[in-house]
Amino acid sequence: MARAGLTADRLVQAAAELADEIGFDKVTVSALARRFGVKDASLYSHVKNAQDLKERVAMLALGEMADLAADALAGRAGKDALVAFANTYRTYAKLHPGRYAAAQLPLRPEAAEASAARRHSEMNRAILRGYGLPEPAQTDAIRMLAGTFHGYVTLEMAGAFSHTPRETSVSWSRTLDALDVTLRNWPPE
Amino acid sequence: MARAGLTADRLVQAAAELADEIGFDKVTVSALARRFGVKDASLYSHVKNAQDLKERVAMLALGEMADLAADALAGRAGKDALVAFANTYRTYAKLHPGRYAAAQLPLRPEAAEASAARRHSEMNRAILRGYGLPEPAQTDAIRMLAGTFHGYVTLEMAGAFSHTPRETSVSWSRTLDALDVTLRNWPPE
DNA sequence: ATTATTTGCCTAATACCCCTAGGAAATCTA
DNA sequence: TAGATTTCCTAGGGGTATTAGGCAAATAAT
Repeated sequence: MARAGLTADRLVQAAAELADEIGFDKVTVSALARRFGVKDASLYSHVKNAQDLKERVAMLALGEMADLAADALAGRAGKDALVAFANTYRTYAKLHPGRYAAAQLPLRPEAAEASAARRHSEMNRAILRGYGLPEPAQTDAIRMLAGTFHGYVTLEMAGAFSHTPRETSVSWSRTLDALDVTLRNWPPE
Repeated sequence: MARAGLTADRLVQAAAELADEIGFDKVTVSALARRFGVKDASLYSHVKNAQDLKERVAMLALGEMADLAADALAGRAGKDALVAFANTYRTYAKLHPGRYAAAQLPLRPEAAEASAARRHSEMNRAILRGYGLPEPAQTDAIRMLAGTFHGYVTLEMAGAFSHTPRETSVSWSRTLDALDVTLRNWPPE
């Protein structure tokens, strides 16, 4: 009997694809095993359990997003960088909704440490540097930025904006314009 | 044999409490049945299925938040209204994390119609009126507001801000200050 | 090339969870 | 109080997560 050639990496990769196809919450050990034409139990030699599998998908997504964002950021500064960075996330979410959802998974502290989370916040800070905000305003602004990007993309994907005719991409651009203005006029105190 | 006195409302109420205690994703028909000392099958006379139960919790949460927001908004305008409104959501999320998560559940169009979703966007618009933004800027601003509130609260709850010592409540206040500035200086075009 | 060893996948079994069908008892109605 | 209704139960089918233990295939050692 020929083997299926499973490895942890191939499982995670396939799970990520599955997530984009059917939704991250529907990614299950069984479904993944089915996709490989293999019994459920066979996956447990490569992956600790379902939680572990999901965390690995999350880390894959975080890494991919960090890579893309780093590329987008290269050679840009100021509003240019802000827009490029923001669009990276939004585009990734549209292209890979399952992976994006995975990236939202609350990671255990240890897993978070091993993830690309740090790179993300580094990049956030790099963008902010262009605006010359002193600490602690910088931290406040980073949190606002992260929240706005994430919230907008999440709500848009959930269809929360679909009741109003206005093109969501346009609102997104205006939101980025507004954020740029905000950062340039960050309130003192 | 005495009856447990189940009704759809009591089930939904209990499910909401359960969600706040153990997390919305862990709310299950079985767990709920256990809480009432009843067999799983008994719940199906009151609730169509697990999905239905979850949707009802979502609608309960949306309604509660709308009520609270409406109260908070009463008699306020401008930045005052903005802050009161935003704090309603954030406070609710902290007090009722499970319900807040439930409110994020993508509802089927029909369920969404019956929900308090419309009240929420009405209130968003009411706040914006104070800033005198013309359409379509108003729609763009609403989307930005909703995204920022939701994103910030979600990330904060997920612990995404806990690696930096700065108090998240302070960053939240500064974010609201910044939003106020943004709305007063909404970029033209 | 034959053993020995590791590794990959399987069978079997347990424990939950979701849900349907049909029955009996508690409660309401006439 | 007889009948109708509602509430909850038993039984049972199907899906997912996970562990334990076994055989066979790929790999390493002799």
